[in-house]
Amino acid sequence: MKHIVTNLVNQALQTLPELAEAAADLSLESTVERTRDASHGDFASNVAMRLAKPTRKNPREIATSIVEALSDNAQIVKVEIAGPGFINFHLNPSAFHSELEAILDSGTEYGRQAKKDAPKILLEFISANPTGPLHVGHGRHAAYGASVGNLLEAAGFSVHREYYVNDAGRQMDILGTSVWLRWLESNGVTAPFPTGGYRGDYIRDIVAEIDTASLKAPKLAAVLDGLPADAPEGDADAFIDALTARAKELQGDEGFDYFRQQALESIRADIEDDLTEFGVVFDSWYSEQSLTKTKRIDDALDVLKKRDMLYQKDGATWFPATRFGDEKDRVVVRANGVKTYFASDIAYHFDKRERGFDHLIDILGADHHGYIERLQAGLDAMGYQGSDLEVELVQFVSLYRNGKKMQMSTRSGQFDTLRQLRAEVGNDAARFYYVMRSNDQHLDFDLDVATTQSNDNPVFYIQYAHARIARVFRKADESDISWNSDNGRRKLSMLTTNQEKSLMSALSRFPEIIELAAKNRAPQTLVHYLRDLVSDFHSSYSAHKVLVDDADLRDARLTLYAAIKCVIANGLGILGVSAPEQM
RNA sequence: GCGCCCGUAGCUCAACCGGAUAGAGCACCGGUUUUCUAAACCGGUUGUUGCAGGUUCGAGUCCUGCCGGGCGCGCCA
Repeated sequence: MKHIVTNLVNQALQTLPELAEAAADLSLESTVERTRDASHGDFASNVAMRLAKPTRKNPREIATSIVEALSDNAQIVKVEIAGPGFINFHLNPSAFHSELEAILDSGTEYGRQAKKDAPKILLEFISANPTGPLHVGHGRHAAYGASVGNLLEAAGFSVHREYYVNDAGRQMDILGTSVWLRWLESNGVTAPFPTGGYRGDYIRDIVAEIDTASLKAPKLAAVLDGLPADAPEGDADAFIDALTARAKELQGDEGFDYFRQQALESIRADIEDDLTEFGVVFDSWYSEQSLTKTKRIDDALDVLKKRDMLYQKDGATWFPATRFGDEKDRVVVRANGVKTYFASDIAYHFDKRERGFDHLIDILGADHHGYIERLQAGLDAMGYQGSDLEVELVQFVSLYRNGKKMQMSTRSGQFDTLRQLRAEVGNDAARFYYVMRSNDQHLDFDLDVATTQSNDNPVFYIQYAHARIARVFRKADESDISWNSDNGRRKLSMLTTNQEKSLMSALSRFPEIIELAAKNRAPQTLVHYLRDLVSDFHSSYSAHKVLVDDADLRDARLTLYAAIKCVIANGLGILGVSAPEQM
């Protein structure tokens, strides 16, 4: 709807060469906004003020010449200049009526932009290590990533959702060792459990799942003989690494791999199930192990080498990240020959671009912010652009129960899992609460509020509006006064109350909200919009009965309600929240 | 010490590449239902946007310094 005004202003500018020239590097789209105050009309443009400086003219004079150059348009009833030089546009009510019809005609497609060919976006999120179930912090990444993905798609972009499975490296060995130790226990070989191991109950569950019939447990002495001390006397890392070496020795590399891979796949599958239940679905699960197997890390390092982007120092291989603005150079191959995590990540992000994705979005925990520059440096060095990679940081989640902050730690087993949270507050409330706050704000997730079924709980407030409208339509059917949609469309000019006008304006804004929220990767913009829309609805509902005797007015109001219901459902859909027909 | 993020009403948070009088919800007080779901609505109270400067027609938003909170600064992942 905004384009009506934008186009009009643009046409006017074209007839004013001097202004058009000054406005050339100005995005006209950004000069037109919804007004905050209804007395200022429906849309306002600040273009005259923006052009004041480059043209060295008085903003009100510029505004006057633009207004005089505006062509007549049936959809605009009044244009006025206000304040320091705003141009305010009052739209013809028929423009809003047309928009209502567009909502009903488009249905679930309303608010969605036409598909764009480019850029193709790769959206990577969560990517939690497969060392245990997802906890509530990952839940925020899941809800945020999924909503941003939906928003981008609604805005017309092609989005590929990917989960990077960190299934290589030391953490996986520790996982394998943890499972191995629990398996020994189940065979009566009880070694002290290492401080650095994964001690959650799910490790025992994995042992119960896997087939170990053909395996023979070693003696306790063979397991413990000659190991260094564990913390607190000794070093926890050294101890668990020694234990891992011992496990490989006693079970053979293949035997140990069996424990590790079984554990890994069991946990990965559990994470996928958990996310599927949460409505978060990925297009691909990308294995870090596969990067090594297919030599893509070596290939990436070769590319760097050919481009003269590697050097040797102190026995290690370094990447000169400082040449691309990073604060220090980074090791890619350690002196002991082992490639670093950073080497995999360079290869992984290189591979993303090689697979044909133009724009890469990584959703990472706030503790990874120091990592952004080196990843971008990697892309630059590989012949792409650092700016191809965009990183959205998600701040931490604190869980509150009975007003008390809860502690979370995967390693200690004292965590609260996403699954537990979903069971307690439900998927809808969880999806909604996770994205209610800006991703760069810390989130206090209050379990007591999320489980409250009252107006304290905004997710219920919005869902209730949808159910309320559904109820009105059911009531109409029961009372034999079913909605005549064609008649309703013809009688929309009967919608004249302040609440109805406000609702029509809010509904017409939905596509703009989608676009804005997608651009800013900000689902909370949509959350606030829905809350405002629904507040207007509840207000109107209380003030004016819908199922009135006057069939024309009734049909007109039902037409408005059908449009509201549609927009609520579309908006909630993007957030991954259900829109119930009854509650 | 260096770097990044944050600081808005009593609380939790909004505020569309800088725009008109900084907005919601909660909390608190009072009211509304023989009528489509009261999980709702209506009315009332709330600000030195952490502090101090600067940029300009205009700053919560941009710049500088300071204060406070979070996170990061490995040949860990």
